[in-house]
Amino acid sequence: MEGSSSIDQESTTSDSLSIARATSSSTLPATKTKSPESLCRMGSGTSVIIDAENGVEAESRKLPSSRYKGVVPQPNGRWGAQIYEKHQRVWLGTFNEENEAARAYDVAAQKFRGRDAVTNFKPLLENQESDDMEIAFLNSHSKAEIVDMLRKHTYIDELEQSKKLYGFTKDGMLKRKDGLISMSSFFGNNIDKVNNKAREQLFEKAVTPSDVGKLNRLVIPKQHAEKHFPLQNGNTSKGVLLNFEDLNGKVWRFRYSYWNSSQSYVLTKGWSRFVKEKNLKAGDIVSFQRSTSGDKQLYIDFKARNVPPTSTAVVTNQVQIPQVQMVRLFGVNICKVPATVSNVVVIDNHNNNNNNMTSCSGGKRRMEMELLTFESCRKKQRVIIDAL
DNA sequence: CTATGTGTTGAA
DNA sequence: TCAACACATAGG
Repeated sequence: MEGSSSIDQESTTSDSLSIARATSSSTLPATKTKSPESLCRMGSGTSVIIDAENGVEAESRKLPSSRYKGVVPQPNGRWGAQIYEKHQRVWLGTFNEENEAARAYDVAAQKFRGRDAVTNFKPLLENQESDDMEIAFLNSHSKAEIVDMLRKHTYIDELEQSKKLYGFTKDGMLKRKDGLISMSSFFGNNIDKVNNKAREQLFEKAVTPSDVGKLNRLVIPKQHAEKHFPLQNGNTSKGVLLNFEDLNGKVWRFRYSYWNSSQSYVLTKGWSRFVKEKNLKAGDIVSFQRSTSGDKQLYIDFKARNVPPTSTAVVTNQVQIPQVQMVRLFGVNICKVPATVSNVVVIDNHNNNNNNMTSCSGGKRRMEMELLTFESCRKKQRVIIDAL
């Protein structure tokens, strides 16, 4: 699906090639000029393809292993890219060409492990400008965003677009050429992204029971839909995919379309997942924002129905732990510890850790673990509220 | 139905 | 950390 053009580059950006050469994907066992690498890999595996000068190719329904790091074969002949971090695999997508997957890995490696990362191609050739641009680009996006771009095969495009739009200054800052906006510190993690990036509030909606029910869709009030998410005629029926980033840096992708039957605009595919993960309940408020800068990044967040009863002694019939009130205000978890330490307000900064893995479909475990404490805390709070 | 990418394992 | 492998399941 898709792909092609984009990542295929490795030539577009001036040099960069070097090692890349040779490649030409698949097959070339015979002429193994490259020597060392060819016979590597197959790790735990087994059989391997007994090279075989001639066509015999040793059968073995084993998939052909890749000579590239982070690249794994897919049953359909395509190639997957993955990188590991914190004992977890981060899937980088699937690609038609082995070297595309390898490039995707390289990009991720740069993002995840820094410039010294071992990569398939780029030894980070000092191509100055262009390379600096890419580094700046990587630094100005969260890991989740980069991963998402890789999976969608839009990394190259976005990088190129960024190069056009931004200038690069030696102090490691990305700066718009028009001088209007400047952000993203060099090694800036997404604190920048998450907290500092200028964004405008588009609208909010208190979700209805059906919005969080089994219909798996969110109705967007027509006025807001037409104002902020206009659909081109051709797309009304089929809809479009919109990416929204939450305050954890996680990117949520929803199908957005217009339903003639109900004459309403809706978010469909992907929405139920959001509801589930955020534990949205009827009455909760979802908020949509958009970056005011050039990228027009969309954001989504939510807040619980009504702010938990602050003053009124929260029912603690259950001898719970010290009653800690937790309010999640658009991504920032705020704990208010009643007595003891008087009014200490703790702001949860867990989302400043530059991580934010997990993209749409899976791998949520890790995120869940990280958020567990706070989420569970919040849920407990909600339970209490609902019990009232 | 197929392709994706997750669960899992053994090796390093 | 890593890739191999099996296969659940997302997605069309």
